[in-house]
Amino acid sequence: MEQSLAAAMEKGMLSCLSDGEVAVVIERPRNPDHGDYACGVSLKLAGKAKMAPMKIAQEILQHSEVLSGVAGAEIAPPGYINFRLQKPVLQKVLHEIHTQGADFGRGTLGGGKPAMVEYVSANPTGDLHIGHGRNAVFGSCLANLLDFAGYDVSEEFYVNDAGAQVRQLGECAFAIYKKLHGIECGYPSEGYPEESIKHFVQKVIEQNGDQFLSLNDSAGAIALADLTKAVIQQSQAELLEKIGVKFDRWFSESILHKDGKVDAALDLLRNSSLAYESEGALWLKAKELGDERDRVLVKSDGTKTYLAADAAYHLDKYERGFELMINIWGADHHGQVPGLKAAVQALGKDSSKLELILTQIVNLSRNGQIVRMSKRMGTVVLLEELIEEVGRDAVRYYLAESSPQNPINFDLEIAKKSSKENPAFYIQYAHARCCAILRRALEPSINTETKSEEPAPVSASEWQEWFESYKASPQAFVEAFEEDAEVFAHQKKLIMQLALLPEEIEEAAIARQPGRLARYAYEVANDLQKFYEVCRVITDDKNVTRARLGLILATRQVLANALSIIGVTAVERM
RNA sequence: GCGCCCGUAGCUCAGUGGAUAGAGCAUCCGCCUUCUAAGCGGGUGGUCGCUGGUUCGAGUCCAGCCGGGCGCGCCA
Repeated sequence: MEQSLAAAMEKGMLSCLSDGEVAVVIERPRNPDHGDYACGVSLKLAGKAKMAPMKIAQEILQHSEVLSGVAGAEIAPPGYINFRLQKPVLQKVLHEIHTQGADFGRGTLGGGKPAMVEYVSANPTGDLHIGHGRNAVFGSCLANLLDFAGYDVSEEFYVNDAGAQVRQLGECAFAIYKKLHGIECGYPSEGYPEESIKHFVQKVIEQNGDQFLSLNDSAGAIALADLTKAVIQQSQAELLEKIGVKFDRWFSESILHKDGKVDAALDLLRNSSLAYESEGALWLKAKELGDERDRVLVKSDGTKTYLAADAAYHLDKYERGFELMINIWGADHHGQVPGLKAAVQALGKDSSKLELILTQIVNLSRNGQIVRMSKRMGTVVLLEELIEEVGRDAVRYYLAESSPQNPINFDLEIAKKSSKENPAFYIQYAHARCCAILRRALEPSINTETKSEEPAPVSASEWQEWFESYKASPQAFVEAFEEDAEVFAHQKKLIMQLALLPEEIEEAAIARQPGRLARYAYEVANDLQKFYEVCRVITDDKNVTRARLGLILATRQVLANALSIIGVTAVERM
């Protein structure tokens, strides 16, 4: 609809002004007095054409053809062209939703291009906290969104399982291992807090017993490093699955080293004239490529930096053919962005295919007190605790809803509430309400006065026919529309909202903001509630009931599709 | 000091250079014999951090301030 309106406007514009430089935008006015769709292109043209916007609007309208489905177009100050739609357009929307079902909203923006979202990528040295949770939810929502928008999406977790961190993990783990077996020993002074990894070492003992006790410290640390790392990774994966986050691949940094891919990338850089030796180290000329200063790739002791491995990892991504790569990082890593971009460029790759999205902190409030998360302060809130306290759906909703560049204030008390105050609940309630109406239509009921069983308003065979009719033709919905102006206004608002899903998905995908779908779902839920208040679905008139049930089912479908992107369960009953 | 992010109602936040800046919560007033009142309607509440600039038009773009967060290693 919007596209055909835009085309008509453009044609009208070109025929009278011959100016194709201004993009025609069709908007949806908030105020119902301004019609169903509006076009403000005259305002944009006023400056160039040196004409009054009102006059331009008139010219455009005169030169554009009348579209089917449009009941009328009028000009309103300061120069908008407002359109009113005919009822059949609404019927068509419902028909379309029913024919496309779970695919309603899917778009072709991505054109099937391979895209990769890399996120979480937490070190295998401890439990995931709420910050990882934010990245996990955001990343998985973005992946779902890009998939809906037509990309061929892969999701990857980069495991930093090489180098100093894992060595240190091994040292700490072996010390705890000995302690748990009653052997007195020292603990690495700069190590991870004992409490943060003790439960993992216990698991290692459950699986392997005391067989490593005879090893010396360095051999023990090596043995424990691998085992503990595996246990931690396993626990991270299980926890992430609890909130619906599943990766196509856990990409191991150590395998990158083992396969010689880091050395290969370093060789490329060495030969690229964008790297140089100085003070016994190998440097990347990052400053020439937009960074604040140059960066070390190989330290003077011969070991490779994190950046060297990351460069190799990203080279590998490019070689796998991804045309869009999005990394989700915590904002505390933003200083590394220019370095990685520089490395990618130095490797001869198009760095515009690599996007970095930085997520801000999550603040938790509990009993009115803001709990700041900080490893040093020892007030880290674990993702597991959060999921346990408020539930998977609330966690997903609250971490999905916000834009990444804004900090999140996660109120535990609100997230647990069963009321409109809690949007996660409210949306699910709307979906459940749709399901409830359908159940009511198909199930026999008990009359409270006579205690006798009354037959279901709609029989199973009838329902089968109706369900087919929704997909067969827009005609099935003709009777949905009440003559009553107030009821019709609510129906229309709801249907116009449902029709927005495809556009909402495309815009959210372009902006890389899956959170918009959360807000959109809330709007749909709100419009459903308002419609529900003024209009009965199940009536004595079969044709009316059939048409309105179709509207309810379409609403349920749209809610379910939007919820599937943000990964919140579409519950049938509450 | 330099770099990045943020500043919109009492609170939590939306807001693609365009119509009277919007929601929810809180607060106040209404609405249950009918499919879920776990809900719906209405009222109160704004110098869009400040000052300039660009523009026919700025919450939105630019510059400078103020306030908050984060980062500035041959750590990862």
